[in-house]
Amino acid sequence: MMGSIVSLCKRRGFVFQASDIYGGINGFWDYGPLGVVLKNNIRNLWWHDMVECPPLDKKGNPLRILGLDSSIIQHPSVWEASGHTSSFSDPMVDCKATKIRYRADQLVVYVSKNIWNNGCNIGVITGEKAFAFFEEEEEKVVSSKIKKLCRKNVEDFHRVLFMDIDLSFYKNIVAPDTTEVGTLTAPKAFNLMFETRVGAVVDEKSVAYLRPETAQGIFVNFKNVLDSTKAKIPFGIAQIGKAFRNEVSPRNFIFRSREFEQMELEWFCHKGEAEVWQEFWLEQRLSWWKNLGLDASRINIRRHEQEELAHYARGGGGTRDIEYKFPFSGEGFSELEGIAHRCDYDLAQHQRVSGVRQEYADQAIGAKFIPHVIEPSSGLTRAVLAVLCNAYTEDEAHPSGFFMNFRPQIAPVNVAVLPLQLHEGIGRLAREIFHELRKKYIVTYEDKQSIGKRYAKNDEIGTPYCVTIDFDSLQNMDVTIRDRNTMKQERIGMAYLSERLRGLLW
RNA sequence: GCGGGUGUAGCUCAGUGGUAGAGUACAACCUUGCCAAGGUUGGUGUCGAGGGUUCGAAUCCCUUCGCCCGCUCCA
Repeated sequence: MMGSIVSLCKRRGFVFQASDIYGGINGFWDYGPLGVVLKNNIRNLWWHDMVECPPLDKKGNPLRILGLDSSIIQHPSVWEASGHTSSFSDPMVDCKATKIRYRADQLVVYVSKNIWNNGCNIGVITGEKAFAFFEEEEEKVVSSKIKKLCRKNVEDFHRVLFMDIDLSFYKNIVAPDTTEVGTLTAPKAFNLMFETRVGAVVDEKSVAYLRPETAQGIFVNFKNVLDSTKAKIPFGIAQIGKAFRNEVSPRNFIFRSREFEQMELEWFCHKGEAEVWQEFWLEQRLSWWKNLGLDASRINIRRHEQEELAHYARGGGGTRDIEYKFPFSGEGFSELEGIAHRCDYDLAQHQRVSGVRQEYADQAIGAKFIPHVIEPSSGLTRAVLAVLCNAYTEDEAHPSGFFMNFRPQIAPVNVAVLPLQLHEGIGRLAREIFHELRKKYIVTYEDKQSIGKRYAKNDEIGTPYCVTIDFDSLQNMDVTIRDRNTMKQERIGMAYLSERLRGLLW
């Protein structure tokens, strides 16, 4: 089924492989004529429901949420404060036997002097063993293991940094927690941030990063927004934008890509109210996803285990994921949105690193404090994929064998205007209707091919309604509206058409 | 990153060393007129890319890129 969706996306112009004519580039995707509209529609729905018309609080008053569009490239210190730079710049090696992962810069290797003095190439040929340990391992442990495994004294070995060992020699190395050689993988750099340079002069100071999440753009603007809007806690700042992660293995079509789009809200509140707000947002967001058209039966809520929580979420109310059952999810579900309690981690970090106070002065209680944050963070591009997967409906009654059951509000085409045949009078009337409707809806006009093929095509791209003009239309000034899902047609006077469509579409 | 599979027309795919194929789609015309209708004609290819073997490569070998599946990873 996933294959059918990917194929449909290419054939009809939803999603293309990026740089297709050059063989593609792994983890990047382009949105075609229909895809960009679908994505925009979903984005607009989120923005409308979160910023323009946010939910009501328990007293019935609208929440205050302010919009933001921050820069993709920020000062490098932003990522140091957030923890992105340090936690992901370390090369890691895996032990294939024990599945234990080591930081390559924390390992040392004992290499026989005989080999080391002649360059490791000799070792590669003779197969002589070397031994890796944590750099802080006790000497007793080192010498006894070496003695046990090759009956030599530790004095016969050079202590070498693992990072200085040539990759070709890895097959001779006994990993710290095994007695066999050759179980270590090549070091993998785990910095998921894309690096770039700012300015004409290339030196160490010019290094900058494409943002790996949009959230930090909100945190570093917390004071700006607060000062310029006089917002009072609790309030939120929302942002939609691109983020970039140099994923180890992009997978599953657009689900995990290296360039993607996030829709994030940072909700600032009192520490004591954080857990209540987290529950509130979980409910709100759940109903938003259902309103998007996703089947409730395919949605799941998952609470993160304590040990898998991100550094910023430990100690708070934890993180809840809203998950969706994609075709590739197997028995499980895959993440659409995380609703994390980030505590005061981010603002406190930025206050510490920048030296600029990030406190909120609450005059009601006469106290200054750094607010806690509830973050509903979802993937727009994942939303597109979920909508595509959820809409794909097989049905033999339809001429195409399936149809895309988009909610009419987010369908890339609202209405197709179809003259039944190439006839001057019908064509003229159909074009009049087309010109009238296109002022209000996303409308296409199609007069090529048989009517059956046009219906089939519109089923495939998920057009909810087809307006057909036939010979009777010329006399009665009426048209038929065909419902995509039921394929049933309703005859309606032209004068009521726009009104009727409004009722159907909104 | 590891293992397996795969890449041929816009799409779905056939093609095991000897002229590049089918269906569908597309364009034109005829016929028809409400759920992928029929007929005639026509255009369509860096056979993923690069290199090698060969008189000759879509086909065999090497390298590489993309995609799919399973691990791994996913602050």
